[in-house]
Amino acid sequence: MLTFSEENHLKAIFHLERTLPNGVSTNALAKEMETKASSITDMIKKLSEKKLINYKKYKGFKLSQFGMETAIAIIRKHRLWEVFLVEKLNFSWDEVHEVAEQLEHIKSEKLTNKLDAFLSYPKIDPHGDPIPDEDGNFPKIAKILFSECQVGDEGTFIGVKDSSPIFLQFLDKNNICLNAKVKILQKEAFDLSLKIEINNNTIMVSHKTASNLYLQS
Amino acid sequence: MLTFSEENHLKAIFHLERTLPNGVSTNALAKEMETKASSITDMIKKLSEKKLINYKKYKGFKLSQFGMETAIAIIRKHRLWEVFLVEKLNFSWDEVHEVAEQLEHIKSEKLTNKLDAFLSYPKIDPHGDPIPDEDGNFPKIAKILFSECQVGDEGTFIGVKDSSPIFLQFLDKNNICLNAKVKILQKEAFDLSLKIEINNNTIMVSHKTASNLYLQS
DNA sequence: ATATATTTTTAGACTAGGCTAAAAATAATT
DNA sequence: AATTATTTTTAGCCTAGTCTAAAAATATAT
Ligand SMILES: [Mn+2]
Ligand SMILES: [Mn+2]
Ligand SMILES: [Mn+2]
Ligand SMILES: [Mn+2]
Repeated sequence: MLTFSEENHLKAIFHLERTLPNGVSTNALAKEMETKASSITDMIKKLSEKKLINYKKYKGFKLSQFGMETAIAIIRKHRLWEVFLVEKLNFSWDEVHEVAEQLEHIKSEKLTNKLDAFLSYPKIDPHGDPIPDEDGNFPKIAKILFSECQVGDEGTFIGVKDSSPIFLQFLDKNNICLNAKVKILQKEAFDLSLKIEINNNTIMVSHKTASNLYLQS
Repeated sequence: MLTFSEENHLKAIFHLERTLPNGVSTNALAKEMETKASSITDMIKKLSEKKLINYKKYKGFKLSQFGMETAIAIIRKHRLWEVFLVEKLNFSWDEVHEVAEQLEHIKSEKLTNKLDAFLSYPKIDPHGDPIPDEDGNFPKIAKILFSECQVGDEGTFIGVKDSSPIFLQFLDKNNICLNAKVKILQKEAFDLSLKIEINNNTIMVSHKTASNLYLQS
């Protein structure tokens, strides 16, 4: 049985591996977990002992198959609970992450799968992230950041990179909502800000904002 | 912010105070928590430090007003989640307690109150126990154990004292279900077993069983 | 190739929450 | 009232998970 801390570390390694496919470093994980490198070394030893990661001293680490399955199961729970909170309890998309951080650690496969059924097997969570099924499978959704788009690109706003309440509330305030139709009209060379058309409104978004919004073309 | 362990101790003290209204002893709580008296002394000091209980060395302890409110809030969450699991996710009444033991520690007042609303403000949980409202109020339901009844007594089976899976499954097997109409037909002097009529069936129940079933007359 | 900088690990400390064994306080019996 | 039994607390040890500071390994730059 894994502790909350072990589960949180696994999840963080999973997310880091997407940008660091050749292995995660102690410092990278320390930064992600907002903790110290020495604490990571200790935890990494525990996870390695439990066969959740492959680790060679000084050489970084990677999730094992077992660790990968475990991490995906936690992410599945996190995202299902987020859907529950939004769809059934009328939470807004900026309120759910914090609560889901707690709910993702509830240990009951039966609960997870019954919740999945109760929600009619949702495929994406309130932030556009894919929800793994019971077997851990989920599609890799093709998407690029607004900030990487070319002028003229069109598509649908289908997800956020940052899902902090402050960013999500900012999007709400600017009527930038999931599944909106988007067209990149102009890119300012000076500050990389974008002029976009979104749901027939024309607005400016900063580079920082653009680099946290995903477009599916 | 309380730890799981602190919350579990508070809950146990709350339940013990039902039968020990003049204060709970270290040993009584150790037995209830299936731990050692020395561990209880340590925990009691922490809870006292946090003003959750009133404690004088060697003299036992009692929940403070604040401790009482905190314990009731946890019990409210436990019972609401049990209702959710049965009503919405089709768990059976013997499966919910273990999962609710985890869910009761989720910290979000908003979640608790939205869940309450989603469930249409249920008054009792799947085992017949009353659910405190947002302000911590709940009715004291008048009920007596079958084992304390007299021959001829009639009423409704409205709750269980023991809610362990093994006991609940035993009740299921014998078609003893909540809200059944009951009449005490006979009491055997030898072993205190009862002959009862329940939903128009006549069955025998042992003293042990009878002392875990509540009747409302 | 050597010196310097960076990263990673180790060593030792601290807190929370358990434990056992012994001491101290209280309760029960003679 | 004194002795014995029980209950409660203390003292000291353990593990998990964090920290700081120092040592060791690796990477970078002369
Ligand atoms: Mn989230
Ligand atoms: Mn999400
Ligand atoms: Mn229960
Ligand atoms: Mn219950």
